[in-house]
Formats: sequence, structure tokens, C-alpha cells
Amino acid sequence: MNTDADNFAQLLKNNGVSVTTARRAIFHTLRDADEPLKNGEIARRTPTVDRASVYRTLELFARLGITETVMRGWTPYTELAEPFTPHHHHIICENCGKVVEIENDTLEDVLNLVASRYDFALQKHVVELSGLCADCRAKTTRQAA
Amino acid sequence: MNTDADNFAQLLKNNGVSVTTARRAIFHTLRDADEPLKNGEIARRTPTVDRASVYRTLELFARLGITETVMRGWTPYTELAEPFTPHHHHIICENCGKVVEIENDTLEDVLNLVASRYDFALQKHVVELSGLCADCRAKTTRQAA
DNA sequence: AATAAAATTGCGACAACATTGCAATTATTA
DNA sequence: TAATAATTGCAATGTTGTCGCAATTTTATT
Repeated sequence: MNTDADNFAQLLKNNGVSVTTARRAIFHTLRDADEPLKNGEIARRTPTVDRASVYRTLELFARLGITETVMRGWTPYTELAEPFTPHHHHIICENCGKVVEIENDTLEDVLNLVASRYDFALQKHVVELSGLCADCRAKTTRQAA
Repeated sequence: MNTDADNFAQLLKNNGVSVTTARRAIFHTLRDADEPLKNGEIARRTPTVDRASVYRTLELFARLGITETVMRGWTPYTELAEPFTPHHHHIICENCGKVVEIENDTLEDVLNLVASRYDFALQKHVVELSGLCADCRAKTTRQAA
């Protein structure tokens, strides 16, 4: 078991970069959080590693596809990508901030369809949806009327 | 004519905030660029307005839905939203950086469908697709084989 | 297991980006 | 056009991200 950590190490080796304690530490921070974090926050939660190294590592992770970036408000958040976390998207309530993970094959299919229509081979995609959740919609409607 | 600027002024008034030269200047910067800009870049391109005011204004614009934010790489970019710019998405080639605007109703429909399935009333969405364009795919394939 | 070579890290200094309080200015209202 | 309210600029400060280089750690080799 502990397959994730192993896959992670393997992935680094396959790409000809070293498997270091710093990289493991940052990977674990991401793993433990299991939700998107600001880059600064990742640095803060990994005090054993220097800020500069954190950023360099994060850049590496992104390049190797270990992490992905999502937008929340105006700030970019980083989270582990596909092999280490199930593929999903978020939908955020603009009023209460509730975040729900969504998984939907139709959505994926349509994205690929659209891409191919423009003669692109889709590699990555970011989908961020936001609106009003049922609860807030009820409240808002009440006071709006 | 000059409807856009009028709509803009109207929108501010409707929301009970002042129509100021600073706000007009920033609006024009966005308008002239007609592509997403980093917030810092917006400040740089609007030297008549103090940086602090630019950020405060940008925050206001976002709140009023005048602007939207898209992610490119790790940095958030701001661009004018719906009423002032036609609704569209981008697909970016990871190799040559080519950016193509896409417009597709099916995509929109699916997004709404998905949202409603989670009991959300969709208000905004960000969709960023990236992959390989036809040209680059041809080249890449050649050398990969 | 020991060592040489290569890769990565931490450090310190720095640059860019963003935020805050407050006095001066500008827009709005009557 | 004067009074009031909103917004701006300024200046100081915090935060985030970057860079070069010497010290350390990892990896490859024996």
C-alpha cells in the first residue's frame, strides 16, 4: 500500500528529477489538505521547506502534471491532479461560499467534442461554475420579492 | 453610439456608486485591451490612476459583474464581462500558445444542466481548455514517432 | 558502503504585487 | 452652487514571488 507516495516517487524518477525530502513534504501537504490551497498557504504549511524551494517545487509539480490550478475568486489555488486525486470539478455558491464537487461524464464529453470541432486535441481543462445553491436561492428569493 | 460607455455609466448609477474619471479610465483600459490582463498590468496601463484605486476599482467591477476573471497558467487575468464583450471561451495550444475563441451552445447547455443537477442556479462559469492545435499535433507526432 | 558528480536546497537580498488609513479631492444632491 | 457623501491619491507597510550562489542532499558508480 501507500501506493500514492510510490507512484509519486516513480513519476519523479521517470522524469529524471530527484526524489527529495522537500518534494515529499510538499506532496504530503497537498495530500493532507485534500482541498485546493493557495501557494502561499502551501509554503506556510510546509515550514520545513524554504519558501523559494516551495515555489520552485510547485512549478515543477505543475510542469509534470502532479498538480493543477483552479481559480477561486481572484486567487489561484493548487491541488493534486488526476493520478492522485479523483477527477472532479467544483461548483461554488456565490452567496454562502459552499463548495460542492461535481463529477459528470456528459460535461467531459462535450468538452472533448468542442475541442475537436476546433481541431484541438484536448489535454487539460478547467471548469469553474458558480451560482446560488438551493438554500441561498430560497432566502434571496424571499427578500427580493 | 458609444453605447458601451453609456451602459457602463448607467450600471454604476443603478448600483448607487459614482461615475468617476478613474473608473472610466480603467474601463477604457480594459476595453482597449480586448483581451484578459493581469491586474498589475491594468494598473500599469492606467498611469493616471493610483495603484490602490485601481485595485479597489477592480474589486468593485468584479462585484458588479462588470469584469470576470480567467486563469492562464498560474495568474488570474481580468477582462470585461458579458454586457461589454461577447460571451466566449478560449482554447489554448499548449505548444505554440495559439489562442482560439470558441462559442458553443451545447457547452452552455450542459453547464446549466450539470448545475441544476446539483441544485444550483448557475450565474457564472469559467471554462478554459488547452491542448494541441492541428499544426502542433502534426509536428509533435512526427518527432514522437 | 564510500565517494565523486549532479541536482536541489536554503539563505539573504530584492522586486513586484497588493492593502490600509487618512487627508485632500471630486462627484452627487438639493 | 453650496453642502454632503463618495472616491481618490498618497505614503507607509505587508505579502508574495524571484534570483544567484554556496552548502547540502541525492544519485550514480565502483
